[in-house]
Amino acid sequence: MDRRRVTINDIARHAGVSRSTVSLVLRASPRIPPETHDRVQGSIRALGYTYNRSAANLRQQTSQAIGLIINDICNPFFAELTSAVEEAAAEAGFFVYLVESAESPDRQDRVLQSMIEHDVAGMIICPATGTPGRTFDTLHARGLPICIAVRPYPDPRFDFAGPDNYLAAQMATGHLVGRGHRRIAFLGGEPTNPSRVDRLSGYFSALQQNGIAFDPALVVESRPSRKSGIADVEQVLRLAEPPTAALCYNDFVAISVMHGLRLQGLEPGRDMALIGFDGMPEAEMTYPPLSTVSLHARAIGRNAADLIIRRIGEPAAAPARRVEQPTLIIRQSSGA
Amino acid sequence: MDRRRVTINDIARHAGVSRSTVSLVLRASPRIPPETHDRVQGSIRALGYTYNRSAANLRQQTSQAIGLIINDICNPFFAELTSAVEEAAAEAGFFVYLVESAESPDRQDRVLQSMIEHDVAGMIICPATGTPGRTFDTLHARGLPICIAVRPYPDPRFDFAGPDNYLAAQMATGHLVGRGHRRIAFLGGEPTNPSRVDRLSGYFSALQQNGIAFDPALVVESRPSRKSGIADVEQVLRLAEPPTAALCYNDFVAISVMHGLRLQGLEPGRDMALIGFDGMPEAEMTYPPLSTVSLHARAIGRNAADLIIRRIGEPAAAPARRVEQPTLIIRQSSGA
DNA sequence: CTGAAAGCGCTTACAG
DNA sequence: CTGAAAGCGCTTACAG
Repeated sequence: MDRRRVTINDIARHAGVSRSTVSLVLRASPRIPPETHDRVQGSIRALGYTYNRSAANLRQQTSQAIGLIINDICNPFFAELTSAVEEAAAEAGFFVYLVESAESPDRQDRVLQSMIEHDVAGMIICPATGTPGRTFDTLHARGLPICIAVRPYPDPRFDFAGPDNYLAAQMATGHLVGRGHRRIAFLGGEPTNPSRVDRLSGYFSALQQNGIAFDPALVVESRPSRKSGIADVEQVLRLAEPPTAALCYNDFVAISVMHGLRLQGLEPGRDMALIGFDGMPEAEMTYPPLSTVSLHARAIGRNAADLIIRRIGEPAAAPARRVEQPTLIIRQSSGA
Repeated sequence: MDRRRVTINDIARHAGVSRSTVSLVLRASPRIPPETHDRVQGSIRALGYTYNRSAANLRQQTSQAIGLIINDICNPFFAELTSAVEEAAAEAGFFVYLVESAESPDRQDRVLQSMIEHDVAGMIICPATGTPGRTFDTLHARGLPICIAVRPYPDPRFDFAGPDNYLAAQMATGHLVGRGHRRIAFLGGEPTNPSRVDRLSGYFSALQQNGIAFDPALVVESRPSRKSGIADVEQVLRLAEPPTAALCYNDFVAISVMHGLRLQGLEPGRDMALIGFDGMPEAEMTYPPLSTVSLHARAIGRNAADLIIRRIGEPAAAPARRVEQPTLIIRQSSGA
């Protein structure tokens, strides 16, 4: 930075008016006559002035920043969610600080602190797995607008935007049962992950409704990744009576389960019916194309943005929950 | 926000010292004796004070914000890059404003303006396709630290971090030639995209080196997406003498080319050898697994972050270029 | 219609 | 070692 920043003082001097007048011109006040307006605008162009919104924010006690804390931007589900949040925020004149928590509650704490220091107007948080119940208490006490997203979080004080995991799992399980499967595995996900807890409940309930006994050997736990499904299927394939179908914790896992099946000489879709969760776009392009329950990541992102923007404008509004209904997408992997 | 923010004034009053002293305590000045320090820290805890970094930034004329402008966060290449930028920034005490330009130079202009208003310390820009040459001139004149990333941008005034597209395409083409192919298509990408221009040059040069005549009918242009490859292959399959192999503009395109081949009753890998660019993680899990040239998105992101952080600290340093060397990853899709 | 003054929350010479 | 004062770039009553 060679020369110092051009400020309204410079504009005022150049245009021969006071700082107040420049400020009023910037804010397009009707109290300013056209000639003054044009003269000041001319000086602004002549000097190459750029508004310093941070200074204005300090004075006005406002902020246009929305913090977004997600676990993993490289998961296409979160990428889509982020994109939708960013879009909705931009439309409303906000912009987003993006940070990854990498599922670490510690990192999440540090990030939270940093966001407050940087004076965000509010934040959207996808809680890291293992987030203690009181983590957001001081934020709430301070009146900071917060919207919990994606991960179910049993605290009615906060706005929430997420999918209906329970229903999603019921739909997926029901679909597989409808295709004649009785031994249906549930592959992947960490036991403490609340999304998984809900999906597992939906799975149980659908089994029960259909009079199918639950077999714990068919439920495999693992940290979900782009490869974890390989070991997940392998485990269940070793059973005396292996499953003929599987719900996978998410599409990520499902895609690697396909890979794992092939490593065992089996053909996904034919030798084992597969369905994932999330509805990420790449699921359409796998071979065979992957059945999935779309959770509508973009819609959830937009809901979260809408909720936080509303709360920033109306801090005392009653907390709202926006639960997005899932959609079953049947493709070849479940034998369509 | 019920009560107003707790400030250093409140701390000063509570601890019975002046604002200056509180400030010195916050910045851990050695001039403050332990007793005073502890007393002030006690008040900070008692009142639940949070540092207002925006105010400090205004006073100190600094900023910890790095703007990152990318085209599409839902492209896993950019997701990985973003993740790496965010990580490197956090390590150095910066945080990132993320914005998508969606390949629109207009939107990019608006975003640029907004980032300056919000007083970013510097920015990393993946220029939207079609960005006019003078877009960054005023930013540069103003001395704003800028790092151009990913897309080659022929302006030696700026720091640059990106892949070696030319070499990547040479490697990919050479590999296919080595496997006996003579009719090799180049599928997808927009003609004005500078990354594609470089990849095409590498492809030409490798053909030439191997004494293979260039056939323009084998080069297909299209806006790359998760589905665009379907139409791309279809077009080239209609030729009297169709290709036996294809370079795909990126992995996205390659995956949909696989899909397109199957729609024509052909088997990817066997009936047409395929290789992509980017090296995105999902390429390993396709069927057949996709050969690709890894451009090392994470490394590029980290390079970009390092460069911008260096420039923020040292505005007058000579512009640097960090060109990451690509890696050929051979899998079944090219007949390994 | 326009200007002088105070203040947002902080830091930083400068006194004492 | 600690306090009073000025100032970062802006906005906003309040005069005139």
